[in-house]
Amino acid sequence: MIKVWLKDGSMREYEAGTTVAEVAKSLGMGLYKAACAGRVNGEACDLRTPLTADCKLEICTFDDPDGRHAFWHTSSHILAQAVLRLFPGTKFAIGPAIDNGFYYDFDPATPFTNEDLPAIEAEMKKIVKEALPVERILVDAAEAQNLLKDQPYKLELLQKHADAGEQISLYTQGEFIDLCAGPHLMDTAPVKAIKLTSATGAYWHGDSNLPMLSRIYGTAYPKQSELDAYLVMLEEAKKRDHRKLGKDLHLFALLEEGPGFPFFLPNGMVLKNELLAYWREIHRKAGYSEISTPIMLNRTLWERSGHWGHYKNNMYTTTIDETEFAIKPMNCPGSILVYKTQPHSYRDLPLRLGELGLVHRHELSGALHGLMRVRSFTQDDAHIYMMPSQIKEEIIRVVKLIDEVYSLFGFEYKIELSTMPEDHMGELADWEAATDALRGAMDELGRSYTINEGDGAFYGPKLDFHLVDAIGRTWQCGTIQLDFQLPERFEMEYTGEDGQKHRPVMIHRVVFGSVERFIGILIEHFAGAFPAWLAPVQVMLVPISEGHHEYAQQVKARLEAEGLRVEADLRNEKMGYKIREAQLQKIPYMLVMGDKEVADGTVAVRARKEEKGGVKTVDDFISSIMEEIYSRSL
RNA sequence: GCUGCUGUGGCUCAGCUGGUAGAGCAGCUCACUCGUAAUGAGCAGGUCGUCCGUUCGAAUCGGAUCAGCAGCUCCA
Repeated sequence: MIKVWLKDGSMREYEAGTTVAEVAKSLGMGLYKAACAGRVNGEACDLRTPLTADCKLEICTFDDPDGRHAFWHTSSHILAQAVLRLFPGTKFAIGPAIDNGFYYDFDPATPFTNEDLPAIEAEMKKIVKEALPVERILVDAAEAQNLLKDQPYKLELLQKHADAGEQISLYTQGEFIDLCAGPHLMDTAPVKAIKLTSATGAYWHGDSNLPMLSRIYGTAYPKQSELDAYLVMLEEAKKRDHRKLGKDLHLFALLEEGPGFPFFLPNGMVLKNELLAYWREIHRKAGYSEISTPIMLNRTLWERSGHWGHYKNNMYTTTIDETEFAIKPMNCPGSILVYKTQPHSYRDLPLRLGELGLVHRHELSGALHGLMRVRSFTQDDAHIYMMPSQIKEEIIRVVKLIDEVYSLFGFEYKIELSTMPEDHMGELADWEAATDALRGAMDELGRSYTINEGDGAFYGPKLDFHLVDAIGRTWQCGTIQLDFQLPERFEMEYTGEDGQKHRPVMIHRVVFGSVERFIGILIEHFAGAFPAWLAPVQVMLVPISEGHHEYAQQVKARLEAEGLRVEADLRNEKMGYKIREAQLQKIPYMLVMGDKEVADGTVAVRARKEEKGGVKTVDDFISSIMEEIYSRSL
């Protein structure tokens, strides 16, 4: 007998070899039916896994991430089975569960399109109705190769395990068999509500040199109502899409004449300038100086920096008077040239040079996405030059600065540490020291982070800060990159306390990342209803009829004298109409004025936040909104 | 760049199997002078992304190209 401790802290005894599913059954049919996977001593496992020793066991249902994972994994097998039934001879590759559902990659005779999805979905529903038992079989490599002999992609995946002499885990349901480590549901019945969302292309092994497969994405839930709720949530999120709001609110435009080169409209420019003013304020306080360097520099410089060798296919180049030039894809070389305009003492360090630099990168056309992924953008860049002994403290200061900015907007974010890529410059020892410094700073701050092996810049490892957009995609914004290479390449120096020349270390860092991308994220985060300090128009005046226009003009002048962004709607329209329009433009404050207000010298405040509304004197309104703007409250 | 899809007035969209374009909103004009999400009437606005082809005739069919969308790859 073995002892099994359950989630609620209770302990039960079972015979050794009892499976997770059997334990679930002993705890009640309800739990057995809802069970999707198990977790033994914190490790996810299949429902079929036998328990062989004393352990802690959790039964994972759809509400648990591991259970949901198994549920979607089985869903992906149902998808593959349905495709094989409808399109016999289709080769299939891999089909994992992902954050919000699952996908499966196929190699069909003709690529799937969205028109194929309803039929496949209907076939999946049949398979669910058939309630096929899902079974796991363990065989040796030769037998697995025989079972999957018509599936070249599977054979390729299998080879690694075959070479290692491992047993091969296969799952079957009805006539369908797949190479798979699991975990899976006990049968296909629980996958009640299915929605296939899209059919797209995807490279085999994610490698653009390999053939493109046909990928079908989908999601599934135990209940139709849960699926419906998810789809409604997606629809709601779409309304926040910054591309739509950018158009509706006249913030920016992307035109055919400049693919990937955003135009900022007057409203968007107000937003951008407010952000930049805030950025300058906090950077001044944090001890940064601001510089500005040319947008185009000669080839010799880019060769020296290494960009010509490592980044050339992303750079816009041109020849002037027989000299080759490149438009800057990064600001660092310019900043280094500024550093080198005069000799430096250790007393100058750390030297923090900030630059709101416009960079251009020739991204692949298919990668462009609204303001999130563009070909020209403003980096809120800064380069910090310091002694090696100052590294950790500087990194900590930057992390704190980034946290301060993101907190101001109420963002949640994730941190990733990226290590040395294959295409890199410099010595292994330097890379290790730099990576250790980043890790050490994170540990000292007690921040959690994930590691991205081989994803660093070619000149150094980095910490990336990721923000989430309206539909759950994450975008890299802030980054802190440590660099021992460029100071070497540019032979940078400072004079130490000992009177000797020493080489500084540099940090590249951005907080917003790309000002454009950050604005895109802000638009979605606030659904276009910006806090008053950022709102392109802060106050809309709504006189009820023509007789109140003169008063409106007077109020407007008083608000403008305070520096507020005010507009008066003097059109010959009804009040309700003007209110509707101001509402759609998400203007934080409307001041309605009719006979009563004119007589009393007041305004009727209609605020986005109800508690800020009511009839007020103009002075009271001014002091309240000024306080809100000054504190940059949300 | 790759796979699939889309491209009609400023915006949102209609236009079936080919017979030389339609609506609502926005805009302009006029009337109404109005108390918290659309007052009414009238006017104006498009060579249907671009180029080539098929046809007596193309927004509708074919090809190329540009741009966009979803995804892959890449990245701030």
